[in-house]
Amino acid sequence: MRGQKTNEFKIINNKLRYKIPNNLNKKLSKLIITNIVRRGKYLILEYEKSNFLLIHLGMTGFFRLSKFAENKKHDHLLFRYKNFQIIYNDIRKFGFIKLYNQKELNDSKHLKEMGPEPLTKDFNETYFSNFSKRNISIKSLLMDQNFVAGLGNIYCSEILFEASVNPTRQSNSLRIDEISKIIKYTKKILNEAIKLGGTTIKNFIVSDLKIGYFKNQLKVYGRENKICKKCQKQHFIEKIIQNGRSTFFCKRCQL
DNA sequence: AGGCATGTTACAGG
DNA sequence: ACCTGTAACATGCC
Repeated sequence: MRGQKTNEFKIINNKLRYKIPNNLNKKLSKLIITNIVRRGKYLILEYEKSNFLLIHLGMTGFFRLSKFAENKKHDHLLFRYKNFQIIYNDIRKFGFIKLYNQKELNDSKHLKEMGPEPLTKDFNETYFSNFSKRNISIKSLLMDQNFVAGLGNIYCSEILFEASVNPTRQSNSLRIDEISKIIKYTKKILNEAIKLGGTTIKNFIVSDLKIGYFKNQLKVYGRENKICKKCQKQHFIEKIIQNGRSTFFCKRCQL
């Protein structure tokens, strides 16, 4: 899409978390996409003349490439280019697509307070210690996009398992060596997962697309009542609910 | 068969 | 101001 002009935006179903703006054609169809960037879990398409599409995939949003004009169940928006089309599909409608100019984008509630990217030097021990003095569990802290950008439910369980930190620990009770390990394994797990194309839990969602093979590397997520891969045969993985989200961990390995 | 869980976020209310 | 629970939705699994 980068460097190309979208010939037409066809809104198939505007109902997402927020309505898809109905002036996409008027505002963008003459303009070239100059750049495409990611920030946290957001995708940003940059157009000429200070126009930006801020996109979030929610739980089940995805894009597919199609050579033909086709219309499948849960399709929402079609970007038509000269020789192909890109279609946004979202089963649960938790994703969204918003149109902003530069200032609106930077001031938006979505990006304004967002924490550092986990794979940069900004996510370090000093930063962590200063911002973890809160009365919430370490699992909730890692999930907070304003603390660190981009971590989701699956990776938070995986990170704390590798770091040997109990997900129910209060974030303000962590020792520096524990903080160091959490940071180290955040970077390690993310890098590994990216290499393998991410994690696909329910592949029916993307049945005609490539799935994320990090699923095969998961050490705790989804392994309730199974034998812990670290302490081997001695303890079973437990599942608990924290802030409405499932967490998996080993009581023996994670203190 | 129906209740519950699923990769997220925003907001109401304590 | 901080924290938790819940709703938004469609689908698949016990």
